[in-house]
Amino acid sequence: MARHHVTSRDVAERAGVSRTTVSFVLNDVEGTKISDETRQRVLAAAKELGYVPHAAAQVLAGQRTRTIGLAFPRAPHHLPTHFFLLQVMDGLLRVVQQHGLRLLIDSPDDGRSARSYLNLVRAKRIDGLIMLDPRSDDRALRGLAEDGFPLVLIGDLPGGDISSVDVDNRAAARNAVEHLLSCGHRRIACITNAPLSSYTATEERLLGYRDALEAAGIAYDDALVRYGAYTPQSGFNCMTGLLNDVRLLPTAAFVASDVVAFGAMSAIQRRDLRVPEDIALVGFDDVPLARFVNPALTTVRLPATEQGRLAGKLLLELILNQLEVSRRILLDTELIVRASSVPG
Amino acid sequence: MARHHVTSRDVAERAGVSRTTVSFVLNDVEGTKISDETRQRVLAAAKELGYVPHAAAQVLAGQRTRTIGLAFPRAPHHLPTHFFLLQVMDGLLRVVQQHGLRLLIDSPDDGRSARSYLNLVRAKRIDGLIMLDPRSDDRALRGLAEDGFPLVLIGDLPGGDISSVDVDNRAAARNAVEHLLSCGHRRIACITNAPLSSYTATEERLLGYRDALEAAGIAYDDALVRYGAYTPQSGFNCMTGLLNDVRLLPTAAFVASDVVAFGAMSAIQRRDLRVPEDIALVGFDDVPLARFVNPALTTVRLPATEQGRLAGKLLLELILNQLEVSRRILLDTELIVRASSVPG
DNA sequence: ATACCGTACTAACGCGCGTTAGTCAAGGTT
DNA sequence: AACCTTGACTAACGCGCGTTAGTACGGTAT
Repeated sequence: MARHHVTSRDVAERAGVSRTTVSFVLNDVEGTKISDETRQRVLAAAKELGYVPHAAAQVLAGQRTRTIGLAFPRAPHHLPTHFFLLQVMDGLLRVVQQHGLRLLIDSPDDGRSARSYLNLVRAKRIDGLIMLDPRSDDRALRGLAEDGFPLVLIGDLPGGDISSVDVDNRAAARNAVEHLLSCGHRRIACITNAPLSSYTATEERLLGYRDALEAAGIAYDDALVRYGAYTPQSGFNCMTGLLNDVRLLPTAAFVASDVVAFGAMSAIQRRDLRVPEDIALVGFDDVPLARFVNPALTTVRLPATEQGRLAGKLLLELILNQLEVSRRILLDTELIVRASSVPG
Repeated sequence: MARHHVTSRDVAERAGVSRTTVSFVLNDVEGTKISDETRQRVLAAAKELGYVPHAAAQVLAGQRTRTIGLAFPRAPHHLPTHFFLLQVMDGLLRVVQQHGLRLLIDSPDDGRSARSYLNLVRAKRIDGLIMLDPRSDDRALRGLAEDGFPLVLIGDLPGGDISSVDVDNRAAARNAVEHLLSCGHRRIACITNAPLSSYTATEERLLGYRDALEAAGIAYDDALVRYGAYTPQSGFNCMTGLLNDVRLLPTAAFVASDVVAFGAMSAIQRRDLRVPEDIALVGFDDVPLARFVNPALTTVRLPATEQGRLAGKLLLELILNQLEVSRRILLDTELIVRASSVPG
């Protein structure tokens, strides 16, 4: 079977009409008069032949690609526990499928060449782009937006004027740390979700931590801050480092990522210390496993799926309505208190 | 900026040559004589204009799309904890990037219309397809393979003759249960990773469980088998069900998915029972968090990343070499014994 | 009988590219 | 002097589609 791709010409011949008519019928073109009988003939012929328009030809002939891109930086070892990506995809895929779109993934190494998404745009492969965790030093991204290319960020890029769906990381982190403070903790460590690179979220969460301390009149201590790197192992290592220095020994830790927090929790328990009695723990993200670990993890719930869904809808508006106004959506977070911060 | 897409004609004019020459130079076409001086002029012109070939036009004129598809069924609530997908993507993205390919995601609802991937193929949008967890009742998939369309499965489709990268689920499960038996357990429950649908892995793992029991001369008890559904919550519920019936009370459980096992573990601990002293637990997958939970989870390590990588390479061979022989790769699994099955 | 109009269709172009089948001049052979 | 080569290019076609600018024709209005 399937030797020769069935083209609209084949359909036309079979229906005894011109290719133009086939196109008019199949695309339901407004303002064209086609007799009902002819229309049925064309429809029947198309069905019988199993006609599927050649995507590339459709695109070339000056239509939309009906494809959107999802770009995310790929830091080493990040992907295998990238819950956030999964949840975003979950929300996004729903929108994409609903509108008959296709999703093209672009995930460059987190190196210099981190702009392969540009090629997608330049080669006209996608109608719009959703960018996860944009780098603040990404100039090309701002250029794209200025050129009016449909672009939605999940995360933030300060200073630009780009549509985005984000949360207030700083306030959320502050709130989480204030919870620990209200439990009476004074020596509170911080383990970040990632190295202080060019991603803003990490920095914002760290700032929120400092905000809370400052408001409580507690001096910021550099030695209590450790830099995780996406993985549980990194959290394990950071926490082990903290535990090794007895002078530091915190009574609580704010970990800016649940996945990293799982590692930290493990490190504590390996030392036969208890969570939360010896060290209380608060995470960030509320990944689906947070309530099932032992003890259940107190954390900041992020509306990840919703971010994906909204980013998709927003992008669609940008693509269709050509509305050049950029819209920034800020979603709410919620502190979910569980057993890792308050003793049962 | 960027008003008019820069075409090869623009490059040709700027370099003072024909479009054909531009194409020859940029594509390094064998067997064409282009003077080095001309070549440099073309290269310079292309660079200066920022020329990027129009993807759709290339596809239409040439043959390759330089895009491959990744399809996976999307069961409700599965995606947010779909570690396996992430790891497969991790491996696959590496290959894809290395070869300058693009990845198109297709994830239909797990309903009847689960064959939207067919449209990708028919519309000539992809050169090849990788299918995660194929449904055994998917006739179209076999049809594709028979037509010689490059197709690689991750998971298995019995009876067909399709290239695949898989593990021996049955043997792995049996091995896991034998480990519990060797620890002296006789009443061993089983919680599956998913409902007994049309996915073979679930069934295989259940068969492995039965194999082990049978070999040990233990009668199979239907009441000890519960059906999870991808999520930790489902594991929690299944285990709660087991614990509620005192007559059943197992001393160990084989859970055919780490994620589900996390939920089961949580259910046990909520009852103030201990793992492994009261109930020993073995999972399946060795997700990156398995060693960081409390207690660390004994589990079957799956080479998920490697499956993704190999599937990519295999697909590439099918696309390039046109080798019509289908290859089935079976990778090894490994039982990783941790604290959830053997008391520290 | 002529002009006019709406209905039902179609010829032909262009999207941007890869590629085949050339052209043309310069030098080499018999 | 007539006939190949060979090197360096180019004209032109076709990929499959959407779409613009028509054509043909039966039926009214003048």
